[in-house]
Amino acid sequence: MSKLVFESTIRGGEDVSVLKIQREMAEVFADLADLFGNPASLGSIYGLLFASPEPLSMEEIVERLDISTGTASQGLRRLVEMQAILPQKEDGDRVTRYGAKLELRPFVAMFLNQQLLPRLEHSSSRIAELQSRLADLTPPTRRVLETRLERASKWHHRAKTFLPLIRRFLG
Amino acid sequence: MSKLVFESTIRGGEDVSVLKIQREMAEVFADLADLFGNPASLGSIYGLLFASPEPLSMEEIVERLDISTGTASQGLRRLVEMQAILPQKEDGDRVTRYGAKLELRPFVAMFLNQQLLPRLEHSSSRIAELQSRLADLTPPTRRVLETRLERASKWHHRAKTFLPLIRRFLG
DNA sequence: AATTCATTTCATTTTGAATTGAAAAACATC
DNA sequence: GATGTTTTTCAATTCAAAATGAAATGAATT
Repeated sequence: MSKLVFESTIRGGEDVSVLKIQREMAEVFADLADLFGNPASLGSIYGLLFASPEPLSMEEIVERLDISTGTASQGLRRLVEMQAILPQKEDGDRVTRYGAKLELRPFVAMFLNQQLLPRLEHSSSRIAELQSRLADLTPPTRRVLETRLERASKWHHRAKTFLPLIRRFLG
Repeated sequence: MSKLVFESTIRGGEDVSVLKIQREMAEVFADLADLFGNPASLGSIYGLLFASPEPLSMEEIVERLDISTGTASQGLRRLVEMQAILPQKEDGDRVTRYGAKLELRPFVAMFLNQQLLPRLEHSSSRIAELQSRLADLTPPTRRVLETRLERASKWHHRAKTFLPLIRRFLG
């Protein structure tokens, strides 16, 4: 029995159960990434690093997740950009290793600032532009659309004032 | 000049500027739908109805948005399901006509209840399951993963307690 | 400066979600 | 119940986004 534990525990300096957990965390984060409109591979990589006590090299990531070097390279780049992971090159080290930052903030900020806000701004201004064109319309239609566009405009305003709140709460 | 206004105003009982505005509202809502992981066509349809004083038949929707009957049929079904639009069949009427409901709530509720919550629940429980497996691990690794999974678990908890707040604020 | 290994780039391929459209079904009308 | 019309269904297609992997680049080492 202790033999069994031993066998299932050590494998190339790594614990087999840890590898399983890491792969599952990769899946969990892949789902979450997808939920927020990001490629699942981004999530996988982050999840793996999140569940890895030591930082990992790209090669290790590639083999543990069974993804291509291209996907890994681009995914790592984006994660570094969004400050979700930290690249670290020890002095005598040939490779760069990546460690997960453990805060939510990068993700929340990324989602709010890069996805939500710009698109809300955009549709906001399109609606405003449409409102300025209502004057041309015949009265009965005009009145209906005035109230409706006004309503849509208020939604946007509310949503935008709500964003900082989310950031403060989750970030 | 009044001739110009007249010409650009009446066309088959409909105002040409209204059609343009409707098409643009369809685009605006298509973007928003996409943002929340829904097919853009859903948004288009809703946007058109939102900007239409009178309810529209499927046929009218198909031709104004230039989409297929299949897309229209399925999109209408989903919008009715999520209570974003209202089907109405007048007594002497051959076709069903659809009118937009003007509240945000259906969308917010749909997104929160059908997309966010279930997936948060799912990853939550996967993480909980992983936590129960940590006991097998060798101590140093175990301690690290304990704190990290605990952290991920707290994120989920926070996010879940946050949802009702969003609903109340936007819904 | 030549070699080796890590990383990036990017043209191609894969994948999967959304859309199409034709056929079937449902529905209304005579 | 036969006819004409609207709506649904679903196999096939389309298409954009993601993934691949081989070649180019870059960096360290001898």
